[in-house]
Formats: sequence, C-alpha cells, structure tokens
Amino acid sequence: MLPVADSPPSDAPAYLEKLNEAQREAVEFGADDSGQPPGALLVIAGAGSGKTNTLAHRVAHLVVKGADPRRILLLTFSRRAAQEMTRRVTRIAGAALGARAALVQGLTWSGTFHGVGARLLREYADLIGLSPTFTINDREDSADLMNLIRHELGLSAKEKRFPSKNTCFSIYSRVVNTGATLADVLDTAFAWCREWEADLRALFAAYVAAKQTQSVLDYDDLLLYWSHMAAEPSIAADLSARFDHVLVDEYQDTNRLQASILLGIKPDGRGLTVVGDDAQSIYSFRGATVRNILDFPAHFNPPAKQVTLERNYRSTQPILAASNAVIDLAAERFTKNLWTDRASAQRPRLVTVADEVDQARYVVEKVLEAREYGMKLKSQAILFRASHHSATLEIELTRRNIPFVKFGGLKFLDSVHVKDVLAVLRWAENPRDRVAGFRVVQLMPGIGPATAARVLDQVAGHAGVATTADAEAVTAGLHPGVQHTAGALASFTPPARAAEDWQPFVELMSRVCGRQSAWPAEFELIRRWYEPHLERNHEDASIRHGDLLQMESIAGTYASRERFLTELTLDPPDATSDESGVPLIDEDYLILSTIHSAKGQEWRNVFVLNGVDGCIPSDLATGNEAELDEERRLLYVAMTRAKEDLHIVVPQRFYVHNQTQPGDRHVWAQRTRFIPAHLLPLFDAHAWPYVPVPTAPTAAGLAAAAHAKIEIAAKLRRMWD
DNA sequence: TGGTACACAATTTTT
DNA sequence: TTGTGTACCA
Repeated sequence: MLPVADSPPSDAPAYLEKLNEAQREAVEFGADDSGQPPGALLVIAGAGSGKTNTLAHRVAHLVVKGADPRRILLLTFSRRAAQEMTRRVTRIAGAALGARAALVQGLTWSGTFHGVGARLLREYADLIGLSPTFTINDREDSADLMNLIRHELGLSAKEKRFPSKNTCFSIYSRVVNTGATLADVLDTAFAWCREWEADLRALFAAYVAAKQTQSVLDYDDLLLYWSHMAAEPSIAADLSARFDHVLVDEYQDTNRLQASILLGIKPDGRGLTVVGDDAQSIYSFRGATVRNILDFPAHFNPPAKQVTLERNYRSTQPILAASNAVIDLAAERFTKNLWTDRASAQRPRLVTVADEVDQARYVVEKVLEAREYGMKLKSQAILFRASHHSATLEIELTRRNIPFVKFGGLKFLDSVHVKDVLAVLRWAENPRDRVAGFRVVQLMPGIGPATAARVLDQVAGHAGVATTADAEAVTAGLHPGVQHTAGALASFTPPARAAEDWQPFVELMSRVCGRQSAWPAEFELIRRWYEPHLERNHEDASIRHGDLLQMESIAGTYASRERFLTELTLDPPDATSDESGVPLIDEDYLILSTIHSAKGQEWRNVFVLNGVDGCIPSDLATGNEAELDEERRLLYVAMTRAKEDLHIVVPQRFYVHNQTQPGDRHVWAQRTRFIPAHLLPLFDAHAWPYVPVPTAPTAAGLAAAAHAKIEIAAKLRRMWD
C-alpha cells in the first residue's frame, strides 16, 4: 500500500480516505489494536448519508484490525440487505487485506434476525427442549393453525362472531413482539375484540401448546425462543462469548423482543454497534418501536457513543429541502437536518392529474421521456403505499410492452399449487406438522377434513410410540418419528373414493420420508405425483406447472431440504413481474415497489403514486397521532429515495368500485395533508396534461358534475356535524 | 365428502 | 368487492 502524502491524519489506511469525518469516526470508534471490544456505539444515519457504506467499512476495518470474521454477528433488516452488506465488506476488506483477503469469507453470521435466530435455535435445540428438525410456519400457515385451534375450542360457533383467524393471529403476534399484555394490546389496537379477552387467552394458550407438540415455530418464535435463550445465563454467556462484535442495521425498525436479544447477548454494550434513523421508522405495525433507538445510549454505563451522519450524498438540494420540510411537521422529531452540496434547479414535481388512468399515462410518458435521455428503466422507480395502488399502472405498462418487476404485495409462495408442494416437503421433514399434513392428505379426491383428521391421528399415534425403528433412525442420522409416517399411512384404510390414489401416495411418502432419493431429486418425485391433482383442480394447470418447474430449478441451488424450506419461508422470492419468471439480470426493466419494500434503495428518477389523503396517509391509519406520524415518515422515506428527479402524482378523482351498475360515481380526492399549502413553494406544482383538450360536455360529464356538487354540499354540511 | 347458497365483515405495509 | 364461515343437500 502506498503511503498517503497529504491528507491530514497521515496514518489513515487508503480505504478510509473517501469517508467524511463523521463516517470515519463511526468506522474507527474503538477499533484499535488492543483486541478489546469497544463500548456500545449508536450511529444515527440520515437518509442517503452512506449508512450501508459506513457499516460495511466498520466491519471491514474491524477485520483489518484483527477481528475474526467468524466471530462477527451482522444483523440486517432483510436478506437482500444482508447480501449487499456482505458483498461490500468483501470488496472493501478484500482490497485492504491483500493476500489475506480470503479471510472475509468467514463472515458467515450475517443475516436477518429471523434467519440467524433459526440457525442458532437448531444449534441449541437439544439444550432448550426443541426438536432440531422443527419446521417454520409462515404467516399463512400460522393463521391456519390458529384457525384449527379456534374450531377445536368451539370458538367459531359462538353466537356473536369471533374475530377471524387473521385478526387472532395479529393480536397474538403483537402481544409477543411488543411485550405488552393482552389487555393493553386489545385496548390500544383491537378495541372491537375487547369482549373476547378470556377466549383469546385460551386460544393463544392452546395455540402455543399445539406448536410445541407439532415441533413447528412461527416467525415470532424465532425471536421469542432466542430472547429466552439470551435471558438464560448459561446460554447467554455462551452466545456472548462466541461473538466479539454484534452490528445491527436499521435499528429503528426493531421491536422490544429484538432489543432484549441484543441486551441479553451484550449486556454491557461492549462490541455492540447499532445503526438507524428514527425519521425512517415505518414498521410499527410489526411491533417496531422508535424507543429502541432513542433509549439506546442510556442503556449503558458509560452511555453509548453517538455519531450522527448528516451529509446526504444521494439527493439534490431541492429534493432534500422538500423532504426535510415534510418530516419537520412531525409532532415528535429528534434528530439532525440533512444537507447536501448537490445543487439543482429542478424542484420536486407535484403533479395534478384527472384520475388514476391519467396518472398511469403521466408516469409512462415521463418514464419513456427519461429513457430517451439515456436513463435506464432500472434507474427509475414507481413507489406506492399499498400494493394494489399500482393496478392501473400495471395494465398500462403491459399494454405498452414496458417490462417491469414489482416488489412487495402478492408473493409467489401464496399461490395454492406452490403451497401444496411445499406442504408435502414440510410434512416429510416434520411429520408432526398438522397444518402441512392436513393440507396434503386433502389433495386427494374423496378425502376431506374429517378423514384427514383421522389420518393425522393415526400418524401421530405411530410417532408417539418409541420402537426399535427409532434407534435405527438415530443411528442412521434421522430424527425419530420420521420413519413412522409411511408405515402409518400404509396401514390406513382410505375411503373407497380415494382408494385408487392412496397407494401412489403411500409410496411417495415412504420414499420421501425415508430419504430414498437425494435432494433435490425428491422434489421432482413430488412434482410428478402432484401433477394429476394439479390438472384436476385447476383450469390453468399449464401455467402453474411452469411455476413448479421453476421452483424445481431453484430447489437445486439449496444444499438440503431443510435449508430449502427454512430459507424459502424466511426469505420468499419477493418480486413478481408481468412475465412468468424474473427477467434476466442484464435486461432493462422498470421497478414498481411498495414504499416499505423500497427501504434502503435509491433511484435517479422516482414517482410516488396517489399523493392523496386516503392513500398517504392510508384511510386505515388516521386513528391517532402516532399512526399519522408513521404515515408521514413513509412519505419521507419515499421522497428521499430520489437522486435527481421526484414526481408526486395527485389524481383528483377516484372511481368508486363497488357500485352495482357500471356508472360514473367517484370521490374527489385531496392532496395529502403532509404537503400543506405553505410547503407548496418547495415544489414545482402543476397540472398534467399541460394543455387540456376542450371537449363539449357529455351527458355523463354533466351527471358527474352534478354528483360532484352533491358531494361538496354534503361535505360542507358534515363540517358541523 | 363436496357442492351450492347465503350472510356478513373487512379492507395496508412484512420477517 | 372479496374473503370467510355456516347451513344444507345430494
């Protein structure tokens, strides 16, 4: 490495040269050659302030200074972020380490809280009374299990309707993640379920018991078990000792449970670094609390060192000014003012269009215009509050043959056929998983809930009895119980209608459970078995068949069935596109994304759809000041994704969808309340199209106008209600 | 079991 | 509108 001649701290390694002063402080804090882990560090990193880069540099710097990468725990918000982080660390440290670059390959403890939790739980399973072959239920599966219990307890047959499975699960999850009492959660977030408190408590108790007998964990359990492990002194000491450094990204979006895990592992804060921005906290619906980041410094004695990154490298000054002004109106505000030296004459645009159809046209026109000037589709993104807000735009894009990929919203894994095949795998992996078994068995015609329950009871009965086969299974490296499934199924007498399908099914299960085929060959086995059922049950079997083939090839990229199941559940493929399959890497395509999924990303040209009250903020989230502020932060996050150009589109009319006859009923929308009149000078506000084409009033138009009058009149009257 | 008819409630964001 | 649950019948 060449000596650096003229930059002030002359001993600085070259890879730190490009960082600004605050970033360097964050990177170098406590990283000396003593080998002692430094005290707690909090980095408040504003939008676009080079947060990921700084964190990656810190990790790389620690390694350069002698930290063992295998003993670094790096927790990120999404797996996508984890991969990005690992990639950058490898690059930075690789360049700095020269010949020792291979060292950074050891950075294996990098992932989401849930992903790392799953790995640790499997390692410590025996210590905490958990079966190491536990399977993980995704949200849907968890709700299904909740539903099963709900029926068993007779709660579904109440005179007054009991909360739905999804509501029940949401309540349960919130209690777990916030650490609040059931009564508190009901009072604050689910007031309409207040009267069911006792029943809900019983339901949750039974739900927990069911998960334990079936060896299944839900998402929350991954954190819950982990936090209990971290609270157990002997295990906590072990956990603490195996990681010298723990670094956490997006700390503003962690919940109480996650904070308790960190404090359990690093009670004195030594070696602990957290990074985040309270202005970008947008996951409170999942139990995340800004208090984690605000209270972090005071948790420790001496208090955590705090570094603030205020220089924004992403956006132009006008975009930043508008974003700052929006977040400034928040009721509570704690930190920093971002600044930049990227001047531009172009203010963010606030564009009024007639309706959603025009909104789509505007976006398409501007996107293509930008591409004419050489801006790739990939450098442009369309952001929206709720997944379905992009429906009209998607139609327009498809019509005009513009390729796009959509992040957020409906998942590949939510489709029936994919879930069916996964259920077979899950059941083979864990025969006690009733939700999976229940689903699989009912695929065969002639078997419904009643028969399915009998089948599962028989399987459970077999698995419960220890036999010599268990011992053999253990020596063969299999988990006891797995062997019995096939035997139990073989001895079951199916109803006459299912007789024909039964034998092939038993054969399949015995091969898959007995691991007679290697992974991923067994996936193909299952797919072939499933095909006739697919064709019988679905009109569009050929499309779904294609999905399964695609999944089969993905399956081959995982080392084992267990890894495939775990990682697919924790990190489902999150993009859908208009074509089947994700576009090729080198193809150019437009990005559509919910604002939530856009976190941490940036594009040169950004469009925010439906900048309208009722969409941002969502109608459903205007209940209290805290919810409203979160919606405001959401708009802030969306705006700060833009590097050069930002368009907020405001359609004036929304057609009302649920009218009986095709008609012209609509509501008039108002510009989002987060951009009040006195902020307008920060925007380039105009209507589109610039030159409206005059047309003679049509009968429908007149009717609409008349209707509008009525709407406004009604609104004025309601002011005094 | 599996189909149909009907009632009624909720409606977002994601690991 | 869509999703979910229930009742009833073949």
